[in-house]
Amino acid sequence: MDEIEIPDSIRCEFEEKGGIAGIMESLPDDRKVEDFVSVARALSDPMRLRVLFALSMQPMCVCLLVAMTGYAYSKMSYHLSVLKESGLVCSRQEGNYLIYYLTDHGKKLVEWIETF
Amino acid sequence: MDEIEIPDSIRCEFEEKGGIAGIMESLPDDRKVEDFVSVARALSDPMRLRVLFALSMQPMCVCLLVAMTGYAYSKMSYHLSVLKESGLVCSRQEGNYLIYYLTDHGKKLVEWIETF
DNA sequence: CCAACGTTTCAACAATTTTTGAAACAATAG
DNA sequence: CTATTGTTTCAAAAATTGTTGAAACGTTGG
Repeated sequence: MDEIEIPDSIRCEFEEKGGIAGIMESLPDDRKVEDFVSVARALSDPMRLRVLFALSMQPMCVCLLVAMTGYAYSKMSYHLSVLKESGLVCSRQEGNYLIYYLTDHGKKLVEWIETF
Repeated sequence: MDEIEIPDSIRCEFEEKGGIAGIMESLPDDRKVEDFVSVARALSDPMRLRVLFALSMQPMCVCLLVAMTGYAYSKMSYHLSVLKESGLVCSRQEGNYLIYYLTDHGKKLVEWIETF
């Protein structure tokens, strides 16, 4: 197997690690990768990141987030759905209002980002 | 200012925090947001995440990453450039080979992801 | 019941990101 | 110098993501 030419400076270390197969086995499994990627995607937009931080200060209805950002409802709704699908936020209904707030996962993540 | 209707359950806490203006002031500044978003974008692809982890095990030439992933050179090169632009990896030339490895920032990030 | 309000959904469109394959480049070997 | 090898760059095409405005939905108040 593993019959590629690679420079000496990495060959030895590489073979000790079991070559391609060895390295690939030590990689995080697909589920972990997909979960993390979904979170990373959710965080990869400036406004979504700000919304996440705003919600870490307190739960908010959509109208508040709309007022804060100047976004249209439909736009905010889209971004909230991305955050929701990644498991970082969830919502509860209160009368006419939908109140968004961080999940435990979301809270942990914000703390974690703050130490970064 | 702040003349929007918001539900009672959040109004009080919201006003204590200084309303919209107060919340917005406590948000991370634009530079921090942009930096973090650039890293999040780099991590928001499964193969880039795997490459990052692979490089955390040892430096590798592009040909090794190509062999590991089955990607075309040009494709791998593109993804490496995304990782490079976000400051997570860098490269050194060794003869004909380009060896990619994690920056300090990249190493710190991988450790940080592992605790997640 | 009806009207108003806060919100989501949808489809068309725009913008951005990713993939592809060919061509270019830089370093080495002959 | 030429040929080869490892890699990047580029432009065109494909895929994905984000935006927009209108319509629909669910809840409340009259």
